[in-house]
Amino acid sequence: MLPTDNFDKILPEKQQIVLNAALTCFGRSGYKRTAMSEIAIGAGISKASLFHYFNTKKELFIYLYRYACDEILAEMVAGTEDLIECVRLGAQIKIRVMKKHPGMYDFLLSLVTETDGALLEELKQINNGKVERGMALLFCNVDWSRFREGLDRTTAMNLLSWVSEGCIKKYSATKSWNELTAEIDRYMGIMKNVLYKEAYQ
Amino acid sequence: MLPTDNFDKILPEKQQIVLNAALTCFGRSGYKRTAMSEIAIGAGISKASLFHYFNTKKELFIYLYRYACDEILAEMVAGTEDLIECVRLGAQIKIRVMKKHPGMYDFLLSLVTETDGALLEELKQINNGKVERGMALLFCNVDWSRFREGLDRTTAMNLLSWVSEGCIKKYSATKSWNELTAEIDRYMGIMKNVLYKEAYQ
DNA sequence: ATTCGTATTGACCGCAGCGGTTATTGTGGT
DNA sequence: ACCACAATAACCGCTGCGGTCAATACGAAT
Repeated sequence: MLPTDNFDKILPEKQQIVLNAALTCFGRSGYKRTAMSEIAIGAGISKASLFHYFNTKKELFIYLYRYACDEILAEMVAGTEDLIECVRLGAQIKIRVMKKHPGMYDFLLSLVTETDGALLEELKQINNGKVERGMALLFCNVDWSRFREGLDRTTAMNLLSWVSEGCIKKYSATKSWNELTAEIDRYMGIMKNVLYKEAYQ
Repeated sequence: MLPTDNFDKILPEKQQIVLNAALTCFGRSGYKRTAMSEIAIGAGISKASLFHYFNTKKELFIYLYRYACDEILAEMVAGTEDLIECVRLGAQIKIRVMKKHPGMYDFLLSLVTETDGALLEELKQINNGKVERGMALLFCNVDWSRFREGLDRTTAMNLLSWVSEGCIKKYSATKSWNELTAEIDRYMGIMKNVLYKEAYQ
């Protein structure tokens, strides 16, 4: 019997509920500080059921990570020559992921501050740089000569990602995704004036 | 005997060490999830000493909040007509506070996600809107007509605060405050081109 | 050197809440 | 009526918490 055999057998809708509850809890509090009972309550099942699906807490966490990487990679696309377009694409990817899995984005972000060394080692073996390579794909075609004189790549990238992230953070609580998409487009339009030479605006 | 009589009597330098350790821990993990032993280790004292200074965990937390509000209010100044100048001023206030108390900023930020209702009630009574009024003071003189046509107040304010926050977050880990100040000035200069009418650049 | 007041702490306590188990109880198919 | 299995309430040993206290370390006064 495979480790997560019991989980694979239950209804897909229920799987999503459990996964989303787990992503939310782990994303909010990290690995150690999240209690299995908390996840169970969030998913509307008993703690015993949760342990029936996943034999240990660590097994669930690893499963989540593998799942999250797969979902993100499935959304990845190649970027264009237009950096602002790429940032917008990146934001849309995040939005699609958040629509399906509220909490997955925070879950992945929380890994940055994860302190359990042994756990991180296991995660590294699973991902093996795949997501990073996917991200690079988004920005590999950018034509950096479109920027105004004196504006270096790092500065431009920082500005765009801060604005994009700020926008997402502001709207992700409301979950009105269409509004968020429109707002990002609007803000990116403004940034285009600041960053690009007139010929490319 | 006053609640924090024992703490008031120790050397000010030691006070700062204890306060900074407590701010850092509470800011990172929130009220409930922070252990008094963790703070004690961070301050290089025994847990028993910490309980000698502050009778209970809650008493320490309340003391910290009162202290943080006082420190922030002491730094507050009135703003000018120039919004970008005001944002820069605000950033400088934050930097001064962070220089003296690494962790105080995160401590205050963490209150947003605090869940203990009874605790929040007590805090509200202490602050009583004083900090909010101080913040309003920073922006009460802004001349909003300096912005380009079609750029509303909220959009401008969002852009500037996202950039300012992004910059602070990026550099606050390094603690090279002079560099951070220079970077904020640089980014604000760029934003001036985007947001202001040419006459005000 | 001895005393004494106090700052400091190691060791401890009762308890809450954790990860994980198990015996029991539904429940749908035949 | 039976069975196979999904689901859970109740439980277990243990860790780590907030908080206590008796013992110690230490500086000042004599």
